[in-house]
Amino acid sequence: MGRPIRTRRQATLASLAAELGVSRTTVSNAYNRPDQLSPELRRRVLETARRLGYPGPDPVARSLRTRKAGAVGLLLTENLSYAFRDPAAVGVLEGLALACEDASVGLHLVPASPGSEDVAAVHRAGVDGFVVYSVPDDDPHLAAVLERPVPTVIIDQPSIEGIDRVGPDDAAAVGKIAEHLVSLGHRQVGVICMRLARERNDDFVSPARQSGAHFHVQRTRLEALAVAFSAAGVDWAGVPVVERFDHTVDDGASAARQLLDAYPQITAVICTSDILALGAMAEAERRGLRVPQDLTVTGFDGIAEAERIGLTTVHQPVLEKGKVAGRLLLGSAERSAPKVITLPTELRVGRTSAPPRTVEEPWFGG
Amino acid sequence: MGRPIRTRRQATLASLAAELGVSRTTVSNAYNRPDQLSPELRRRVLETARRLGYPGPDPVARSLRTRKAGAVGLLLTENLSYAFRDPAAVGVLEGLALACEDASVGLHLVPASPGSEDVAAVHRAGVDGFVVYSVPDDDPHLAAVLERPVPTVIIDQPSIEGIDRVGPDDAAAVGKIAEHLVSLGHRQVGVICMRLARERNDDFVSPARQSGAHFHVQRTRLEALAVAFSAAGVDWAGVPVVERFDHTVDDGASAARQLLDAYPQITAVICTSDILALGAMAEAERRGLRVPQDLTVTGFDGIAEAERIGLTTVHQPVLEKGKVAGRLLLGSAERSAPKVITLPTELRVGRTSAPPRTVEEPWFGG
DNA sequence: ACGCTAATGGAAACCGTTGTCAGATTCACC
DNA sequence: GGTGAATCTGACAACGGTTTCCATTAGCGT
Repeated sequence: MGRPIRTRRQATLASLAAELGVSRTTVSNAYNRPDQLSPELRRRVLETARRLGYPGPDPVARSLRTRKAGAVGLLLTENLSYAFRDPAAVGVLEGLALACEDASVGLHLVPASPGSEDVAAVHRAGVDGFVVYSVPDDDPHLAAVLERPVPTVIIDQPSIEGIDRVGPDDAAAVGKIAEHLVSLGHRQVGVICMRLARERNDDFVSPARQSGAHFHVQRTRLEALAVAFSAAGVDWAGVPVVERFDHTVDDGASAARQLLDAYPQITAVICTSDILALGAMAEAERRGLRVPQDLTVTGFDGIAEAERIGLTTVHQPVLEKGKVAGRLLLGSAERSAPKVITLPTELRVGRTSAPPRTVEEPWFGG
Repeated sequence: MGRPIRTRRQATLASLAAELGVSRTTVSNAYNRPDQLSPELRRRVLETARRLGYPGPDPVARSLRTRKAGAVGLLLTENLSYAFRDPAAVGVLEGLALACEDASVGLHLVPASPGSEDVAAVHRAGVDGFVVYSVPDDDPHLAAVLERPVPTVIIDQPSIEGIDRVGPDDAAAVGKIAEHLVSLGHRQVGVICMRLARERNDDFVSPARQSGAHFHVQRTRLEALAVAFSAAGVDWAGVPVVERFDHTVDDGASAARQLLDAYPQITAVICTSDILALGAMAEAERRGLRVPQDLTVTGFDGIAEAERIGLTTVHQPVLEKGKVAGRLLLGSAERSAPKVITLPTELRVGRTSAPPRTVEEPWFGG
């Protein structure tokens, strides 16, 4: 349709060589191995290139031959834009970007919508390796990545035998939260967690769904809570857990509403992320509940906004997580044994946790 | 060094064809044109592929042949990680990511450090087009991008003849701010702006540097301010402008300090971004200046945090900016004439602007 | 002059696919 | 059994480079 914009065939290394009356090798060397030809000839090649509008060796052809794409792929099964919404995700991305920058390597964001089974994008990505960030263990995109003959590093989840992984010690981290709450005297608690499977369930979570969760991190956190509270004499089966598919402040709020509507006696809401916790705080305010006097709220991640408002949470070094993952991937050439790196976490007690409003049975151990 | 991890040669389309006793074409068709061969044969091909661990056609080789990389490059001359620090930049990125997602195309972040002259990364990027976000007009990476024979869209700056561009009408937008301040009665103003050139200058800006700024957007904004205030009878040459190379809240604060230390009589600080304005607010508080009673502060961009604290600013649709740029690039096949898209802006008067503390000459026009 | 070494440029194979086009096979049907 | 249509298949030429291995030439000491 219409007249073609570029009528002239694009210049190529071969055409340039022909124009100059030298071999392709020589032109190639002019770009890649300046020491292999005389400065004079090199100058002439480069100048002719400029004159002909030759932009240098085609990156794709070069990649094919050298078997180096100069990029790492990032797979996160979420709308790509989500990665920019969640501060924790942004931190990971930033860290990863830093690592890539250091290595002069591009970062290729793979478009993979959560619902879609279309893994073509994974196959199409010309990359030297993949970083997979927080996907369910049954994700088809992940399967496609693992088929590719390139190194892979997984951040957070899932945990797969033989594949490098970097993430916090979720069980220990959540344990700190649980311990904190137990020692404050909380026995009537509720939980708000992120999605547990690829199918949406914005509702209470059955025990089966809990233990069969496809998101390793969420499952681990719930299990750790179960262990800790059971140890404190709480019947975990009686603890309500509300799930939200989308990870937004609003969803945190609606989850808190659902939770508190059904279980008004709850004294502490444990959220598996700060974002959800911020929502829970908002809902508490809406109900006229004072935090922490009437209700304790805890989060997870330690994002900036949480810190600002003094949320009790577990901080994990998200930037570091991305950076370490990138380094691990880019330096994976000389390793052979798969590596699992566990990052430190830190309980940050803020202004959103306190003893329950009605201390039924003080636990001063004597 | 050490024994090779994969001793077996990777399976290829050819080896798969050999194994099956069919031609390469047939195998290729099995992947790309299912209608070209019998379902039975196709099944057999795919199954053998699985058995041999063939991950499907090599993306790089395919790209070379089809001349489609399935990715768009993003160039921003900043530490890549910067893009994740500035909410306005994140918005643009998110919009761009959305557009890419819609088109099932990857987003390739090109590593280009601001100081570096090394444009190899641009040459190495296997992409079908570039989006360039806010770089100086003399950036070598930009020059490298323009040499590449692929479509390019520039966001914000610079403005280059013949290249698609999307951005706000900076002059008009800044005009609204200026008009607002003038009508409030401000005549003694100071300006804090972002970097004007690739060389660092964390100091006051000379008129020459102002008019010779290599960042089109900043230059336009300063010029618009000059025009507006001159029209109001203010001698622009006497208006102090402080520049900061890095775009952080802290730099905004230090700039405000420098400005107010030297010109304590100033009644309004005009910042060319919200981030800088947030810093100015912090500095005002540190000095015990009440905003807006003692000092008016304005920003630019309309980021969420600014909105939250009621900053007077000009809002521009950053997400839209990225999305439009992406669509423009991905749909650029059928166009021929270069396009320039101007996005709407909106003055948002908040709680940080008010008449000057000492109204020297009320301007009630009568 | 002569042989040796180092510098320089070239020929050809290869990287893994896709696309075109012509030939082969199958099939239904007269 | 012949015929044309429909369906598959295979040979071959790109795609645009890089790299290994040689051939040639030039420089140099004696």
